[in-house]
Amino acid sequence: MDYIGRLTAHLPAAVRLLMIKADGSVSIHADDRAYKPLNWMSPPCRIEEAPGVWRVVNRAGEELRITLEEIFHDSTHDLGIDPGLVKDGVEAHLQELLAAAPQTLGAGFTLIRREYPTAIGPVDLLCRDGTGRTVAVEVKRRGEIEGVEQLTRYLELLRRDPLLSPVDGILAAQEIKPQARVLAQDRGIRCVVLDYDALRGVTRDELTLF
Amino acid sequence: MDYIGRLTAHLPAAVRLLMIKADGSVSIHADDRAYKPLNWMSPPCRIEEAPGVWRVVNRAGEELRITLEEIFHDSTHDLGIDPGLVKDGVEAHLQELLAAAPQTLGAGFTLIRREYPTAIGPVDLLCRDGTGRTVAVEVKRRGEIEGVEQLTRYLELLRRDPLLSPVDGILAAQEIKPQARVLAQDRGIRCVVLDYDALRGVTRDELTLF
DNA sequence: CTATAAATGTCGGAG
DNA sequence: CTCCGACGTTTATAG
Repeated sequence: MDYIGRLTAHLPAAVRLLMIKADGSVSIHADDRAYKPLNWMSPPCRIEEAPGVWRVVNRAGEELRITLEEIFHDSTHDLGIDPGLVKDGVEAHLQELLAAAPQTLGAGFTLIRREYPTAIGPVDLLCRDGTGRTVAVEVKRRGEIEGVEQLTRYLELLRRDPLLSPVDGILAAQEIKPQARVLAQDRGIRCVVLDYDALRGVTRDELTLF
Repeated sequence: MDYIGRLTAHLPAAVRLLMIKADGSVSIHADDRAYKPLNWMSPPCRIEEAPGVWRVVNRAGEELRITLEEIFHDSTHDLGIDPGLVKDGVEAHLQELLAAAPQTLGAGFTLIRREYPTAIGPVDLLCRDGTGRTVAVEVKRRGEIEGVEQLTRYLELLRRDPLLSPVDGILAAQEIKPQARVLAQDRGIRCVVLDYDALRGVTRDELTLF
């Protein structure tokens, strides 16, 4: 196998699994590396078949060349359209739930807006606390150093706006890593640990009230 | 299929491809999404097989539960140990090329050293510009905000060294994202877009001269 | 289509 | 083992 594209890669001959999907993608698997193939071509792409040689190319001109020495097994199956995956507990859900129940962050908290825009990207939640101070909230599934850095950048920008300044910061996550907590404390950023199930319950109760 | 772990996910019944590798990993593929499975469990993990139900668990307590309704095809093959992949042309290459042709960054630029060590890690390139000022260069294939942050940390440290200070910063990448450019400008960091092929050409010419 | 941030990211290397 | 950065990141989403 040879790949010539964003990098060049070569794979010596060996017994491997080739998977060709209905979306046109091709992947070449060894018996390890979990689900990641040794090499692949993502759709949209096109397979040119010649005897013993496959050439897989995409629009960007990247190319996968596969030489078939021996076929031990070949099997084709119609899988149909997949009903799809339902995920729960990702960051977007947390943000929604928190936007619906900002008082989780502190007494008297109200939402100014979700995805408050700045020059370097949107702040997850912009709130006002019980005393009227502006609070920028970064929501994460897992609070790590990168989340603190992100919030720090937003705060720096937001604080330049005299209509918002002063601005406090909150990192809200289901789990906050010790290092992130230390860095946050050092920068005067408050950490709030979220309980997803409780939050979902609170929000449901809120909605049920009306 | 049900996954309970870092998130929860549910997959209704459908025809799918299950791949079980020698490393113990399990992946469940639909007929699209290139090489990424709908769900998976990475090694190390353990499969508990009961009639029609597989339970795949890992050490962290994450769990994949698979219900088998009907088996259309089942096939096992010994792939042996893979000779492995040879890659060429990734980011390390860019750094090499730039180290060989520092004038790409500006007239009169010379290299002090590659991988210049600091307390928080090595700076990709440390140079001197035409006027003798020190310049720290962060090399990336794609220049994003994280690259600007990384360089900012290095600059802060380097500027404390009276032998080096003052120190300028350059983010050099084949492609620089708009947001990264905004943040870099805000911090007085210069952005340089690299042309890989041209750089390779320049370096080849340089080498040919001697 | 581009730009951007999330991801069960994965993967490899250094400490 | 954890931390950290690269990845042909891939993927989904908003503009």
